[in-house]
Amino acid sequence: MPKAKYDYIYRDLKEKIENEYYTYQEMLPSEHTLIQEYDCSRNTVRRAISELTSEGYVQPMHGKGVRNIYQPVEQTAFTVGGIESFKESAIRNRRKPFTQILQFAELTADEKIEKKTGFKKGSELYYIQRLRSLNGKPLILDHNYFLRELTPGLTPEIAAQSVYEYLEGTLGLTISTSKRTLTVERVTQVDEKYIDLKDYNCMAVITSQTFDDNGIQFEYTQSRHRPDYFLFQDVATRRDPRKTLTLSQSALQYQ
Amino acid sequence: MPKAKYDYIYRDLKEKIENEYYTYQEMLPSEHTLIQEYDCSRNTVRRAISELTSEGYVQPMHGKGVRNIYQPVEQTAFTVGGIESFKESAIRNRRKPFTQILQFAELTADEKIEKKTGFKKGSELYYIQRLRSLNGKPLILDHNYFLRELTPGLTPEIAAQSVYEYLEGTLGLTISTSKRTLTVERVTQVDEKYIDLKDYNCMAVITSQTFDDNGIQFEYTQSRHRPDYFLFQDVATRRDPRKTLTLSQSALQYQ
DNA sequence: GCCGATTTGTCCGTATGTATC
DNA sequence: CGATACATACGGACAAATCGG
Repeated sequence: MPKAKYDYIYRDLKEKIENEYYTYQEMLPSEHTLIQEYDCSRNTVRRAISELTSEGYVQPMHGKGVRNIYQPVEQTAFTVGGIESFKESAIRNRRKPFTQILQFAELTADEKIEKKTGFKKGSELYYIQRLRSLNGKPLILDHNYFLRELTPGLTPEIAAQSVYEYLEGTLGLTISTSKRTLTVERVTQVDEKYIDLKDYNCMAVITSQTFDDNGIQFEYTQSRHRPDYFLFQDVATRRDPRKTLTLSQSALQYQ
Repeated sequence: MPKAKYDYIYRDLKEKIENEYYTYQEMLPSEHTLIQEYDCSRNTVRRAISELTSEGYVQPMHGKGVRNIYQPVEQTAFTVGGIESFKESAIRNRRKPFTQILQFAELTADEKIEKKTGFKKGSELYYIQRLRSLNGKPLILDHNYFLRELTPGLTPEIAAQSVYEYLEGTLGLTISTSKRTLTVERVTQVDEKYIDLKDYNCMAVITSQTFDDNGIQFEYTQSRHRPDYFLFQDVATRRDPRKTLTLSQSALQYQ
């Protein structure tokens, strides 16, 4: 159970929205009402609502109320969410996960790897290559690099189950932030060898750097997805660019 | 200039981070110090930092401080940011934008359009098809649907410049939240006609629903990008799934 | 190992402003 | 105009993690 009050309220409201206790376009109870329901301060309610807003669940309207704008997506493809292990994603997408280890090695980062992964030259790393299947169909090819200093004791057996369970559960590592970039790349021979690509000649590729709660990067991963089973979701909020700072920023814009 | 204090602090710190006034892995000044620098309350500083955190700029560490974890991405591709007009993106990516109108029409949503765009059947819409070029090279094919009720007076001339400038500037519309999904799709004949795709047989496709500050959807857009010039960035933070609520949620998981 | 200083995390109460109705 | 609702900002209290002496 979440120990933070705002986190409890956040999860409770989110669950009510997802399960259509509040319907699309319906107003949530006012802050004042929520304060009484959850017996807490205004700030605490507002914090929960603020997180729901940043995830695109609700839209607060000045002077009016907070509107539910959550619409479930149709689950035909494999959706990518927050920082999730493959196993967690599979469960969320209601599919049966299976992992096949293709490679498991220990290596030391050279300059080429530093440039690619962000790990300093000389870092001791694990390199793992895995084929991920959902409901028996091979869909994703993962190339992982883990910093051995922060993830000691990794084995192929753990890699076949869940690395994140091991890191969080056994090692007590706290996973915090992941920066991801998404591109479309040509298929490689390895892709073609393991994944049935029909006539597609490209893959959806997510590369991610993941940090622990000390801001230290412990993972670099390239995840290559079969394009027709891939769906990535995102919510953006507008920051009016007309309100930029009048500092040195604009000077650097076109350096 | 931003009138909100927290917004000023947020933009100021962000600018200092981007311009490497604070270097990668360096600690930001403590909250206490920032309070004095900006002459404000602790909550105000914390709000600014919280937004930088959610954008992957910094990593707060309990009891230690706040670490800068921002690394600039190499700008070989066209990066997609928050809610931006094409023109804004082009400027941010230091490229010269050009727009060619392929179609401009008014239409009424039928069931097929409702299912696709989320606009109710019977809604009066503008439909615009545009080819977007950067530095003279055609790279993106946009299909826009705008709700006429909220975006009256759109013309091909406006569409050739910046629709967002018109909506925000002339109409006073406030653009709030955009839900986007990213997929990889096969090329269409229209794609091939206008965009030089080499031998790629797919496109990176962003579909987005955009809402105003009343939570009303006024835009649906499908943006088809040439894959080799496409790069999408994202930051995710971990919410430990082990801390889920013990409510009806789990019961619904596998309904 | 302990203790105090520092720093971030959570929570509260209040005041004021602004938009809506 | 007043009542309601969200937005911003302040100040204070206590907890939890970290660090240095």
